[in-house]
Amino acid sequence: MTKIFENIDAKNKYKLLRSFRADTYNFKKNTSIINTVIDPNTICFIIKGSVKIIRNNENGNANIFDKLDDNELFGSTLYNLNDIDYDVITLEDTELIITNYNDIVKYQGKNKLYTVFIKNLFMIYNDKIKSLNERINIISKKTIRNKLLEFFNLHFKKNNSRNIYIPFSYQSFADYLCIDRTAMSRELKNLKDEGFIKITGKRITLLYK
Amino acid sequence: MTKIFENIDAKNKYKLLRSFRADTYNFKKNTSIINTVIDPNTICFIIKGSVKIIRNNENGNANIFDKLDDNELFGSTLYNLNDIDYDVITLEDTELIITNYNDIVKYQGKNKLYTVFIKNLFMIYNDKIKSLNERINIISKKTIRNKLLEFFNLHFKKNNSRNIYIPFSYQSFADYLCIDRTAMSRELKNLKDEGFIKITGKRITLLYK
DNA sequence: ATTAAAATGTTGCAATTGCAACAATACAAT
DNA sequence: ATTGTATTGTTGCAATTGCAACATTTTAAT
Repeated sequence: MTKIFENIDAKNKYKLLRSFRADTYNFKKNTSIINTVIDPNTICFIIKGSVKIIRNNENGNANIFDKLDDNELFGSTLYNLNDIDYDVITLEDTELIITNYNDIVKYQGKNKLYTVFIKNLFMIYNDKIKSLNERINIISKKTIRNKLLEFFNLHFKKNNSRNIYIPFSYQSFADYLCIDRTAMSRELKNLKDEGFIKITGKRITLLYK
Repeated sequence: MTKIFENIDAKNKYKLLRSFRADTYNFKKNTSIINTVIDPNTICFIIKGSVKIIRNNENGNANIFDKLDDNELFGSTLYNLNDIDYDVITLEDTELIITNYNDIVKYQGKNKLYTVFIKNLFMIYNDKIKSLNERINIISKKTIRNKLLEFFNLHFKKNNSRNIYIPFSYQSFADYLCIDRTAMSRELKNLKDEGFIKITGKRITLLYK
């Protein structure tokens, strides 16, 4: 995945960010910052620390949707934060630089540095669109088994590995696939009993093909 | 929805496109152009004419996924064209200008015109991400009824209208919702019989709330 | 080490769904 | 107007699923 400051050194990073009329914010650990970042034109760069994007699913459970570290960026649109049941919480003391599209695009000191930055930003958008399309391809399958197999196949194609580590919890995984956790659990057991996969905690090993 | 040449007049449009080291292509009506546009870095601007993006669903039916007119743009990533069962077909004699990210981003004549163009491009990406998130929100609902109601509610919020015109066919609509067409038909009938909606051909009228 | 809390696993059951097979209707071409 | 084709509607049925209720295991806290 492209990082926003890829090929940009620290000195230039701050030079760029300063020029965008951006503001610096500091938050303590475990603070909800959704209200600061919800504006649809906002883009937030994580300078120090990390945040998690969580979502309350229909059962009312707060599930981790994503975890973002320093040098990563997020925005309302990228993570659908306008949706009522999302929240953004700092995982540690965190420093953000917050700006918006207009200020980034209007930046006048056009140079190599800026070009690299804009290119990285496009690539991040591209990656996001790709991953959303990917998820749609998975959840568009009609049965739980086919959703799982589509997920496995995609993982295999991308990582060339038969070992899949479930990030976060099985509940979050089920939410990603838009299915009931216990029904997924049942189907994983079926796949295991039929010899297609092996399950060791949060590692699933593909035994087929 | 943002158009790529919004706030850019025709003269400047061509000036911009020429400067991106872009090539012009002409296609006859009803030509498959997927092979010309499939490269993931490609961006295609429709100068004249129109194209449809189609997708062969699991039943083997080719469904219209989207229809794009002149002054619109598309690209492999934006429409997931790498996926094996997509195709792009011209609906009339069509002229395209095809370029790629690198050439757009590296463009050196930085000026107001270019700024507007880049801003429009970002907005289109933003719109795309929004609409993908929207679709995921809809298809993540667990029952056909809830998918339909979520779609209706979103439509109502966005258009402030109780009349919904189904674009393309009911089959395409079912594909968008990732459900079986006949099961959807049954559920629409239920909603009708229970007095929630009225159906007149491809117009659905919301009677609730 | 003990206890509490959170996460994961299991299972019966009713509701929902996909699928197949077919009927009815709308649309297009001559 | 007639014929053929594509789209939409209907329905029975078996398979799948969500849900609830509960058991077991893992993790975290003291």
